[in-house]
Amino acid sequence: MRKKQATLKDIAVLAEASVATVSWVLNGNSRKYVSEQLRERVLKAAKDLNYQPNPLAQRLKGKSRKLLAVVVPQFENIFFNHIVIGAEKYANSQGYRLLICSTDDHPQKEWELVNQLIATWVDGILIAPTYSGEDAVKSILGAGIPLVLLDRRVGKNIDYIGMDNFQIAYTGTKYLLEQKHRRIGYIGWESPLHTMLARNQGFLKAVEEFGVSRDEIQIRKCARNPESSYPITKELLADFKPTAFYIDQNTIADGVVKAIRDAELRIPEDISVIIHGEPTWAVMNIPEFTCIALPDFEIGSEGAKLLIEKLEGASHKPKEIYLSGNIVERASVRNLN
Amino acid sequence: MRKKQATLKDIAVLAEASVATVSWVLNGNSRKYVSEQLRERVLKAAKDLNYQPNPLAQRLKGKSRKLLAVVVPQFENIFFNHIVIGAEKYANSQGYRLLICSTDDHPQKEWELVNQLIATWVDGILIAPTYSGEDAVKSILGAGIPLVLLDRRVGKNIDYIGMDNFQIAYTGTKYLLEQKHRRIGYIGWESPLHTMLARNQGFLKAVEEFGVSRDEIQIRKCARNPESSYPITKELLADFKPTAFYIDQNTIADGVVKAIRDAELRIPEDISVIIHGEPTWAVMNIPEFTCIALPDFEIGSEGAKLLIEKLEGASHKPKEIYLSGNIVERASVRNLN
DNA sequence: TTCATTTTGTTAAACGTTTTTCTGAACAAT
DNA sequence: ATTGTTCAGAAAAACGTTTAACAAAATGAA
Repeated sequence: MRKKQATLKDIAVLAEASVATVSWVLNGNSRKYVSEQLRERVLKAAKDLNYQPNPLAQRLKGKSRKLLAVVVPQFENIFFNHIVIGAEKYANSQGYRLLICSTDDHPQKEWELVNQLIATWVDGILIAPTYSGEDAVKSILGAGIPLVLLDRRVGKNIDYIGMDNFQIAYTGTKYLLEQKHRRIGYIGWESPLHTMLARNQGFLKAVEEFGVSRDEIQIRKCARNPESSYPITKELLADFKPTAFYIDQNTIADGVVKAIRDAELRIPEDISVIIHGEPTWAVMNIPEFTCIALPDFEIGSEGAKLLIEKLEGASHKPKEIYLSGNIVERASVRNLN
Repeated sequence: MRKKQATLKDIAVLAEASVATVSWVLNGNSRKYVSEQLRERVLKAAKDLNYQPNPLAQRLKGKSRKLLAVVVPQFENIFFNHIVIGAEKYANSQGYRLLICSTDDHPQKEWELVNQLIATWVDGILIAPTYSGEDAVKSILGAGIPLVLLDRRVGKNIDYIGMDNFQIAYTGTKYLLEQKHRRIGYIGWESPLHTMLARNQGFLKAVEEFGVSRDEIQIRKCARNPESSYPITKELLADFKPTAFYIDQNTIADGVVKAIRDAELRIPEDISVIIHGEPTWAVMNIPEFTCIALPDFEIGSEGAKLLIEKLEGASHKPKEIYLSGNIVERASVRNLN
């Protein structure tokens, strides 16, 4: 059974004061008059009893609990792992705790989770919603809980921190084109998320700008796992024979690489590869992979920052912030010039 | 500002009953008599108002909140990442939420964190303590909060789920020895943790059993990061010229591998490598690495299971459970027979 | 009929806080 | 002497629950 913690009442008895006065003294900030001696007595008693305020009772009376929640689709994915770490670091530095939950990208689980979170009376929520996360978001908003969207935008006029997927894909593709690659295979995650569509469009924009015809490129989609990217890569390799791949997800990159290896092609001599995001093995591979590093930690920390500002400060208009990525040039793209 | 949720009182008004009766009805389990009609009225009103009980008020009255905390040294480390995932999956399946915190292996941060967690009134704590985590653990125990230790044991008679590091290292080393390796370099994390000492001893036990003399092996320790393992590997390579490495941490393995590569040695032709734990790149490398897979997910899920049992069921004697690992034979160890 | 028991429901106290309101002083100004 | 102001502190209500204790019917047994 849980041991009893010292309460205001205990202090009041020990210091021979009323509960109210003890509360006044301990909360300091107020402008109530308390004599020096009594104040000291209370402070001493509180120390002697090792008093810790009960945050539940405080929250019941309307005080903030300094408890935030962050909801992501998966822990395993290094991208979201970094988001969580970024958010945790910043939140902790401000004295907030973080409740971390994963939805497995299941709208149903997301819905249940979010409602439990609302009932848990967290102070604010950071969420990377599923593709049909509108209901969950509405639910949060309906409960009047401050919210910041991470990575995935949903609805209008809601604070959002993400990245400029269009620009990032555009830049990455341009990099490939500048190395004179023309037959490019785009392998991506089949998903209705706007982030994925933006990557597609960024890719197409670059291709178009370089005057490459549509039958010199091929776009293929698969589920977000290596087992799924493997076969379509094999197909593409056999039928289309690209000189380079643009991979739009770190989670499918290993399937692509394995398929290339199994086809006994060398990277980058026979085929070049650039990855949108950085799998953990990017620098362990031979050759090291050229990637587009994403601002994952920043999405987390900036998200937490924005949320805490909302909680503590003057309310501002909803912001939508798009961070950019940058190409980390390594050795998996061959220059055909 | 947070919107008001429907309360028992609201239901009472709507259903024309007293707050107490509403509570009786909604908590069902009790043996109070309530007429069918009134029960229906209450249930309907609750539904109409979309009533959600306020867990803070419930907890204040002594009810469980179904909120657990898990404290790990780092999120980044795949080993702990998997522990967290395992714990989260099990806890969620039982309707519990998980508060996840990282200590960065700093005893000071751990201490503060744990005290905040106690004050937050979580129902139970899963913790992989730092090497000097005794105080933190005592603090939790002192507050009477159910606790399960993960991976790292501290104190006596406390529930613990970890693995048999001795046996695992023994088995892994034996594997090397059976492939006729004799000059073996052991590269490990310099830490006073019992888990690390056990790995050392398991290694030495196997070496001894095979009658290998102490100057045929070398043990080196470093900080838990690749930058630190890199130079000592280089040294060992130059001075000692081992035929195989036993690496006792996934987090230092990449430094070792890089050093081997930079010395222009091939794995496994020139030197063999076995890793205690599985870095994410183990199967992406050429050759794929032979590893000893650790029961990381299981530690998390079994830990959560044990904790929840303690919370809900009859109290049992403290258990200490040691899970075993298993060798995943891949291609980084050469057979010298 | 009378008393005990069962059924149905209400009152009120409690959990640990915060905060409004109230009660007295002490002191000064009229 | 009366009124007003400033200080110092306490009492009490409130947050949303749970639950022990009570009250009043309805039912049954003697």
